Amino acid sequence: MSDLLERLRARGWRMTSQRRVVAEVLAGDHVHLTADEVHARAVTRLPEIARATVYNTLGELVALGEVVELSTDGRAKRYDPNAHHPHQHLVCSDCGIIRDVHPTGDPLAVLPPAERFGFTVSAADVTYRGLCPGCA
Amino acid sequence: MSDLLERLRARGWRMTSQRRVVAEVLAGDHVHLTADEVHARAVTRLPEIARATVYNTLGELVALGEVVELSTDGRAKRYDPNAHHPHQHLVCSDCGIIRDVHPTGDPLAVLPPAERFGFTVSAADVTYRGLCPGCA
DNA sequence: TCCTACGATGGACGTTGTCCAAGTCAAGAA
DNA sequence: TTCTTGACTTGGACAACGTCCATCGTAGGA
Repeated sequence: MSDLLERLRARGWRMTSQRRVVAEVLAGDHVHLTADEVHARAVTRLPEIARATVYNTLGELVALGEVVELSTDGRAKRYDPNAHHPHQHLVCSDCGIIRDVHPTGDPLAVLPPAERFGFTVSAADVTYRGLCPGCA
Repeated sequence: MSDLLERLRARGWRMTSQRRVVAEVLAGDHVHLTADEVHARAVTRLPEIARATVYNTLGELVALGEVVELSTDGRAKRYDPNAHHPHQHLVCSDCGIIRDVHPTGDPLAVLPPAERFGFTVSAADVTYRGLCPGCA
């Protein structure tokens, strides 16, 4: 994750302890935390960090393309640091756990021109739903 | 949409003027209203209808499988009455307009067993994103 | 027509997210 | 090293969306 910090510094980001802690909290695979979860974990490392700072930093990371924002359940948005490897998501309908998955083929290829209504289609977000081994 | 009312009556629903108005407001294709939009339209026909009633009724329609709940933008949930014809959604990244679309093939077929992590996968929700003719 | 259980009401409350004025500090300049 | 400055952080108010609950009203069967 330190390569993330270096990319950010290279883009002219002022490096603060708050931003460093948010980036550290987001490290890892299959990480899909809500903003409040990020804040809760950040507070254990930096007790004074404000909720607004976490929201600001997450928003900036999304704008820079370093983190992907998900809304799989209509509740709080979740933040996925695995932004440099295209993938989709598999969600347990019961417990809500999320896994990154990699379908085969191009998801846009199955949408015929007649079904595009003149749109310039550029991306497809897929949420697979089912029951995880623990809930089945 | 009156067939919807009859299906509901057949399931033992008590038919009230409020529920009838909510069902009427949801009639049509490519309809994807938020709960507050449904309430706003319902109020023009039945001025006393309460917001909580609209939320309750929409929740019941979703539980009965008569309406599909969408959260394409992390803001308010939207309600799609076209629940008996499987489809996906195409969203304009700029103005947010939503169209129902029908991709070819089975969306679950492209997720290999090795990418299922032991889940029992039962559905795939696809959101295609792009620019509509008006915004392009 | 009368009963009564189911549904509607509306206002309080909770969660998630945004905004802003004031204070703080990272990092380049001297 | 110290200074300077503008970007960053803070915390609290506010807004949007949704839920809950005690009370009242009424649909539909007896």
